[in-house]
Amino acid sequence: MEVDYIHQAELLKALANPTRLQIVHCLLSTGCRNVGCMERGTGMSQSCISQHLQKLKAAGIVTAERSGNEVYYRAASPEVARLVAALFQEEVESYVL
Amino acid sequence: MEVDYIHQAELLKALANPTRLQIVHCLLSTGCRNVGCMERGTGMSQSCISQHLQKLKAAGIVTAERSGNEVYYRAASPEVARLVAALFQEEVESYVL
DNA sequence: TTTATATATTAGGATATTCTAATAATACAA
DNA sequence: TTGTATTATTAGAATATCCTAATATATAAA
Repeated sequence: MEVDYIHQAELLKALANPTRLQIVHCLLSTGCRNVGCMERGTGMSQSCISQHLQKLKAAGIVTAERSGNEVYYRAASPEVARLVAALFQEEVESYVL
Repeated sequence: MEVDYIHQAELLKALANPTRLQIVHCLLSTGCRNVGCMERGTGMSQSCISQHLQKLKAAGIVTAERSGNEVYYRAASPEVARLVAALFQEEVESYVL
């Protein structure tokens, strides 16, 4: 029954921002994977998106993989997908992992 | 496909604090319903718990019902329960709604 | 009414978050 | 090398969050 509320709250906090939430949701629900795509989707600056992605990565929500001079991001785990699916009341099966 | 990221991020933000998360989890997983019980469970001050409860109420996460000079809090919806269950990887069926 | 118990509100300092602007780093192409 | 595209980092101002301390409110009991 021991639950780490501090750790789980940090996970939520990393998701608890409209831009970061949109980034992760797009990652899961569409093929949007690199910074440029996210810039266009959110209307935020490159620097801003990059900083948000570093936070998501630090929180273990996304992983990064460089390919040429682009970097491709993905959701880090099915647990993240299930959490996001519960939030938006969607089916995990509809997500691209 | 239109998603309100601002609204959903606010919901997450309201949950994204160790004390508030513990309050909501205890609400769902045990019979802990009033401020005094939460004070003992979290070790936080009465004022602090009360302020957190007002935030949770404002975010639509809990509801309050006065009975005598105590106030009983409950999770506001099954959606909240499903979100918390996904976070802790528990079964919603094990929760007390 | 007075007192006690339970909960809510307010004020304010310490700390954290979020954005923009500027700059750096990385990879590829000419 | 030089230039171009993509992504990362840093600095800093504006704003938000979180706690404590003090005070207020609500109900019940004496």
